Amino acid sequence: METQNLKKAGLKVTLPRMKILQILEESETRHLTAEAIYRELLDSGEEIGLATVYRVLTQFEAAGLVSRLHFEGNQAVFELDRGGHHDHIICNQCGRVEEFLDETIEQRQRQIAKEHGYRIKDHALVLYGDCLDEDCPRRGN
Amino acid sequence: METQNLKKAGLKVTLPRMKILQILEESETRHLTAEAIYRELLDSGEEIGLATVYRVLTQFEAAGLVSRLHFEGNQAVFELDRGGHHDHIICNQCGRVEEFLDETIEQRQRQIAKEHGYRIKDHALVLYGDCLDEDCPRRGN
DNA sequence: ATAGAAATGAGAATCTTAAGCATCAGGCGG
DNA sequence: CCGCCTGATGCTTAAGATTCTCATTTCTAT
Ligand SMILES: [Mn+2]
Ligand SMILES: [Mn+2]
Ligand SMILES: [Zn+2]
Ligand SMILES: [Zn+2]
Repeated sequence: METQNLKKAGLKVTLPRMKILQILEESETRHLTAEAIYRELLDSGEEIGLATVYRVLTQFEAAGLVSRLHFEGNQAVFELDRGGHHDHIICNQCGRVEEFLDETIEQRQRQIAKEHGYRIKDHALVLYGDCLDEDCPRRGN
Repeated sequence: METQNLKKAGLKVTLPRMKILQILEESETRHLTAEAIYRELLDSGEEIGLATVYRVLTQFEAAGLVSRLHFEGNQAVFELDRGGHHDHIICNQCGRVEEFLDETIEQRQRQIAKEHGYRIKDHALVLYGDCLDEDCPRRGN
């Protein structure tokens, strides 16, 4: 449960932290903005301030519990860190997010970094396109 | 010269536009924030407002003259569009930016998008690491 | 239960970028 | 080459996202 993850991360167990962690765990899309989390808290009747949401998310990030992603658009997106690294595909129309991991790409990245004289630490790869989901507003195109 | 590129892009030839285009063309790093461009203008004695810099850059982007990049950090980065697509490696320490294009990665991206049922339109790939340049503040590590 | 330390909430502050509006200046007809 | 007209600029103010400040509340360890 949330309590354990928080303690494990060396964070004091508080109601806001529990609720936020819970929302991240139970989210359908798994990729949420601070605002979206804040709204969910309000909807579920919790009186938690937006500043706290941002603060807690930043702490979670520092503790390695969540990752902060920068897709196009102005707001950062947060997702629970479930262990493995992955990259993202996003639908320009409906915002659907898919995750993938391609070992060929990962490998090429390391190679390229080496060739350019960099000790690679991290990377961000995001593919943008139109999905073909039936619920997508501009399906087919 | 700048005049031609502006006319070609259907933009009226004005002093701010010429200067900004010139700065982008002559920049050593080739990847500049709006602020950086603004400072260069000030340094060269031009009385051009920051709002104009942002406005012009947005127009340049719409005209396909420049690309707006979103690296980590809060400010957008602009670079002259010199034709070919490429991705970036950035040094976490000194901010040095290198460009690369890897056909294997490009291909895998298209393939992945297809497999996930997306019609890919664009992508952003940025590698972050420490460079081994002698001028890099944390060389070697 | 109590005290001390850490966390929260509300609002102000910051940072980046985008308006709004009065003034100015390229581009074209004369 | 001159003057108009429309679009461009500058300055100021606004907007959106995130962080900071500080008084108050809540954990956690006695
Ligand atoms: Mn993800
Ligand atoms: Mn570039
Ligand atoms: Zn879609
Ligand atoms: Zn470096």
